Amino acid sequence: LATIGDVADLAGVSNSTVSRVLNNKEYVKESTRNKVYDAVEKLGYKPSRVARSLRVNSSQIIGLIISDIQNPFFTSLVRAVEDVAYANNHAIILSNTDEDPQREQLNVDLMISERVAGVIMTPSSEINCPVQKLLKLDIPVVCVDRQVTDCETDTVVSNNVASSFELISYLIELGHRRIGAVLAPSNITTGRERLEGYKKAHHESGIYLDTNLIKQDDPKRRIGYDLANKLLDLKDPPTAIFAGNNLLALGTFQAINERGLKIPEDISLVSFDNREWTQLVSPKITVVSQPTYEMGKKAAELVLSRINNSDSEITKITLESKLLFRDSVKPFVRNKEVVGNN
Amino acid sequence: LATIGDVADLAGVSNSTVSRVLNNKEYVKESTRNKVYDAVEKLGYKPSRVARSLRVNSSQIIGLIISDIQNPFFTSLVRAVEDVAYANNHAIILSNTDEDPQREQLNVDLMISERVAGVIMTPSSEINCPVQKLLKLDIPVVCVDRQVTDCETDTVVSNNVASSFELISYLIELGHRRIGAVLAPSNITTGRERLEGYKKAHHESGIYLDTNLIKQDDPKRRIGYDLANKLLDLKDPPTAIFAGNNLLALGTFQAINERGLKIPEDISLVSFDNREWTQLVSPKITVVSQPTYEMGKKAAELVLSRINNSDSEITKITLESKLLFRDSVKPFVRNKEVVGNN
DNA sequence: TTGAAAGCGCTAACAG
DNA sequence: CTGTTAGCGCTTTCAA
Repeated sequence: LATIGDVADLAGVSNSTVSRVLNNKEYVKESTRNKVYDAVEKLGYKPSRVARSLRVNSSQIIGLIISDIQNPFFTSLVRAVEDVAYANNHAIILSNTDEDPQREQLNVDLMISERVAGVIMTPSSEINCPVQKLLKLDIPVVCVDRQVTDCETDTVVSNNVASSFELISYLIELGHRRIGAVLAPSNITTGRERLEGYKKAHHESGIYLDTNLIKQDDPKRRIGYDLANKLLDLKDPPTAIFAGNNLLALGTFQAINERGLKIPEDISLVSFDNREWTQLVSPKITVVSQPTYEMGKKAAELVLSRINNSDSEITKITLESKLLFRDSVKPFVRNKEVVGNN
Repeated sequence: LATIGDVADLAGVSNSTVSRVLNNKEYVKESTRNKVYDAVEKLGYKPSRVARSLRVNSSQIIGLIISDIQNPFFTSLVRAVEDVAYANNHAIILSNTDEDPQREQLNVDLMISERVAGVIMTPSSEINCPVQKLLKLDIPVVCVDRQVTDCETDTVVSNNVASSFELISYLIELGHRRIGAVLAPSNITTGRERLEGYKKAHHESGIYLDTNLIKQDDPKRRIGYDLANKLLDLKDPPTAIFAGNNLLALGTFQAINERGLKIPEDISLVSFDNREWTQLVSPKITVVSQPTYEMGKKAAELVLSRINNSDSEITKITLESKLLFRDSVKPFVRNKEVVGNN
């Protein structure tokens, strides 16, 4: 594996000159420049990024810490980060936490050890998260999808409260009064905020909020299945269920189907995340479509700009989601009479 | 950010001693060891992997080059690689090629520049792929899902020919005689091998093989849609379609649905890859389920073992897939009479 | 059992 | 416009 010295020797110049032409620094005579390029070509020289990183005390790697790459929500986010990272000559180190704070901690330590230029992460909790540690070491961090409340950092989220509010208000307008909620826990931004929208919609419509209808736990498929079953087992079960993310929706969908309940005749279903399957099943599911690729893109741009200018102002970006009205909701009929105006 | 020297100073020992205890090398007095640990703790010292990498001339990073993380097939493969990498104290750099040889080349160069310890990749072509370059530089490579034919390297694949053969034979047994194929091109292992199984099934059943029924192009959803439409536009259209991977299946499924054709009454559908949606739609799709997680796991184990022992024998692992018989296939009725014995 | 010193490949003053 | 030199943080002989 050729080194910069090999190139220098072959080109008959010094290491610094090679370095200069390869980094487009200062003035180098045209002919010298060409000699260097020739040598680089001839040797198939690839600069060692690790040597460079050591010298300049920062790599060209962005750390990306997410909950689980197998969660489709993160998939396009990851792709977006990778796209802009590569366009800017950076690589990404990917790691999963499975919502486990300890694993998150280890991953953060890993990123520090690798001296990454910056980190993009979906914190597993709003407080006590290792974001602070990174910040203290002057490693730029941007939180995506979720925020942390106990320190200031760049953040990219979607407007969870508003979308959730809109979605639930829509159900209420259609006459639903008992709306079950299957959500992530409130120590995760998305769980807390989507619950907030849910509550707000009830409040503004003057509707009694039965807390038995609110179920929260880890946003995983199996959990969604269990929580939905609890809802369905209620003496006075909900006429509609709101699933807080795509995994929870999957579990909920399964629970409903296994009981032979028909959507939307027997029960309505709405959820967050416009995943493939939601438009492939019948009926198609009404969902909040989050701009996941866009979120990843913004996050990557943010972290890159902070890498280049560490003292710019803290930026919080909130992206708009879209409601996709499909076929999994039907007005709730009470006393053989349609209630609502939609 | 503390360095090894800071730790040494605080512990009152030399750099080398710190290095020794942190790497569990040779004998270090118990008391010294503890002093070092204390200092590490107190300073929150995280060894610089980049300095270490430079010194030992190899990082603890595994490069993972795939076609597209948004293709669900790769998602669990990536997760598996990450799981075993992390369990072995390695990180992964992820990059996508979109089946673009040029982007693949750039990604390989990147991995070289990062001096990764090894690379796991799904080559975009069976020949002329940059695997050789890596091998020449003594960087271990394992090919996964697809192989390269012009150089020797560790490989993990599933038994594509056999699975495809089995699947098509099943259709033939049920009376299907005109089976459309929507596949990846033959310069990709999976395209070539699945076509081979398709042909073999026809051959062994003595069935005429109409090449108009075979469509091959990039394994992308949009392409699957287009190819399926071409099949459906035929004067004598197929009674069943075989989609070569999950993306092609999605496009095919869409094309069929858009024409108002019913599966399996009007046309049968089978595909590779047991994706979520294939069991959520109705009818559920009959598929070949590949052990994707297992493939990633094996690949990661292979690359790690080669990193540790570069002169072990070349290993080719073929994993078994499973046929999942579901509801998207129905015997083909000819002249109002059921043909076949199933 | 420990320390001193060299050096991995690169960049960045500084000098010329 | 180009070369010399020092040093980033670590590991590894070699000596003690």
